[in-house]
Amino acid sequence: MYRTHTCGELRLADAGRTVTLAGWVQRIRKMGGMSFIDVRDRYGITQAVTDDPEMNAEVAKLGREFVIQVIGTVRERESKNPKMDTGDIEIRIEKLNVINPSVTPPFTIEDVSDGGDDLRMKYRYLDLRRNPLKNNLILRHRMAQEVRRYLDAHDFLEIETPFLIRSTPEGARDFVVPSRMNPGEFYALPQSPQQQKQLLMVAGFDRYFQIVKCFRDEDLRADRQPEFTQIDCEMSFVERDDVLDMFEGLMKHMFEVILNEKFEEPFLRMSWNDAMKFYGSDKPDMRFGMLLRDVTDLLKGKGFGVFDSSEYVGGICVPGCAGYSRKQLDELTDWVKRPQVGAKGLIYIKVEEDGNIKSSIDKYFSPEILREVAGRFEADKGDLILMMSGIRAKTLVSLGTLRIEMGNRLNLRDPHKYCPLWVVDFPLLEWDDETQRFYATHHPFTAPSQKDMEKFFSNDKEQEAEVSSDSYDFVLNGTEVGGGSIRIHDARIQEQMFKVLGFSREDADYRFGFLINAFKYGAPPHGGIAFGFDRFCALFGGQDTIRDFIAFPKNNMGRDTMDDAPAKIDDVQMKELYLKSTYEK
RNA sequence: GGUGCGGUAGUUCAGUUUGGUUAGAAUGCGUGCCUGUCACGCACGAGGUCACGGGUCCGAGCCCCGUCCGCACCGCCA
Repeated sequence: MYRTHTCGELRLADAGRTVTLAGWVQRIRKMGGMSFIDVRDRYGITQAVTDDPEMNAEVAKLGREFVIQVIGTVRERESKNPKMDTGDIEIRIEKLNVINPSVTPPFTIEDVSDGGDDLRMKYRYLDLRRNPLKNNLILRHRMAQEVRRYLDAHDFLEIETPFLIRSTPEGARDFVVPSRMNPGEFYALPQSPQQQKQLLMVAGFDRYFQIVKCFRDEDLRADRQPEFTQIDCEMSFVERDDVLDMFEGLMKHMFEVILNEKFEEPFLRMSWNDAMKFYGSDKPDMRFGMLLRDVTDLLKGKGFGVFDSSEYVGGICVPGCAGYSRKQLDELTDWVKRPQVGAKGLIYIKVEEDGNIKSSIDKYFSPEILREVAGRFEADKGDLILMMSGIRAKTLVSLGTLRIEMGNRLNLRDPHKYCPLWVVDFPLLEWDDETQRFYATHHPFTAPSQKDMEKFFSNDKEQEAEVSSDSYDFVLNGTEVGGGSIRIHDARIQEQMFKVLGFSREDADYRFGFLINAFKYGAPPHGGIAFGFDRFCALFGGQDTIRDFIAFPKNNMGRDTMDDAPAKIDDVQMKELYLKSTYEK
């Protein structure tokens, strides 16, 4: 038997027992006549001690991360360590076995490691020995279990769908798998099991879910991996609010069980239009105010050329920042002018502590007008109003980005405060100038809003652009955690959808024929949602990056630095797959 | 595809502004001392292709050009 106990469980009550522990050497402290070993496993750290000269010599041979076995007696410590769960006791070593030695690890295996991201990624199996990462994966496990418990209790069936499917070119790039038995043909890995789960609804499975890997061949970010995990769900015989209510329940369950946070009130529901108008984002961070205000009517047409030529003038009111120096404002102006934000410039109005108003545009506007603008922002003394102007849609987004930045600078984005939100009524369609056609904002099976059906069937581009959809996103602290929609189950609406998107019947059949065909056999009304499980875990763990909630993530370039995938395959494999050669970049 | 920041002991970084003798610190590692440590302490020691290639210069870790790699972001992500 390798061990009788784990390194996290022995307490004062166990004193006197003879035990066997097994684990990794966290640290050795040699004090001349006596030695201490901190033995670590998944469950904790227990101190082993000896003052025997022979045993001291044995201990001296150990190194960090050796796997050892300690047989000895539990005893009360002479000097206790209240910081450790096992800090009241220690093991007096009677026998010490080296199960497996270790080379010196390239970084310290401690809560705050000295290793950089790159190095820790390369030695991920060592990094995972550290508490922060270990605890993240434990959190992830608990969350997955709770999701299953809740959905199972609500009659959802977990059904697996295939990973090798047909490529559907709308949307993200597919990862592609060549078929050996079908020369020149390829599978795609699912970007999500969208069609399959809708087919499960046709099959009558009513309530389906799956915690499932999805694959998208797009550039990575701190919160985007090429393979990621979704909580994928679909329900039949539901309208939008049925879906929202069900999954609001799931979210509340998760908050309560995992974070001990109770939400008595229903989650806020906000239209996409309002989200853009007041937050400059389709995923507003509701942890702080600083709402966008439209002041076009007050400032346009008053003789200031920049505003007169703008579709929109608006801004945010930053509390307590009227004291910003010229240098700070210049720096902020440079910041918003970066291509990532894309603003032309930044105009400020300071409402100073004495009530005076100072502005970069006070040459052009009377104090009365500026005071009226400040009133629109409900600015208090000491506040700083930051404004931009330009094309409405673009300026709103730039202001939204600025709002988040100011929220960061003022520490208004506490990672342990949670403000959930449903954003609803997204536009059904997005016009793409380059290809001169509409794309589905969500996907081509999303149902148009009932109220916009007339516009949807108008065959008029301007009216079509205004159609909203029966879709929804679950937003938590400025992050899109989930999204879904009510699907089209009416063949007539689906046909119109393909028409609006510019697909011929042949196109549609080629891409989605199996789904269209299935819908002829009695498709129930249905809708669903999918949550980004990695992001969900990261948010519950109070962090921005999903990488530390995935056991073996990829780096910025989609590379696994541990096994160095992707890699070339040999000519035999290439030939079997009927692949000729790679294109050199 | 683009923008920004970075690459110097095993590791994390300083040194680059103003080019100049032998490139530093901390930590880790090794050796010795130390009987109550738990961020142990003290002493000594080893440890460097300054990412790579080219250029400027009497002289380059430092300046210039290119490449590679990492991170964050924009585009992209139905």
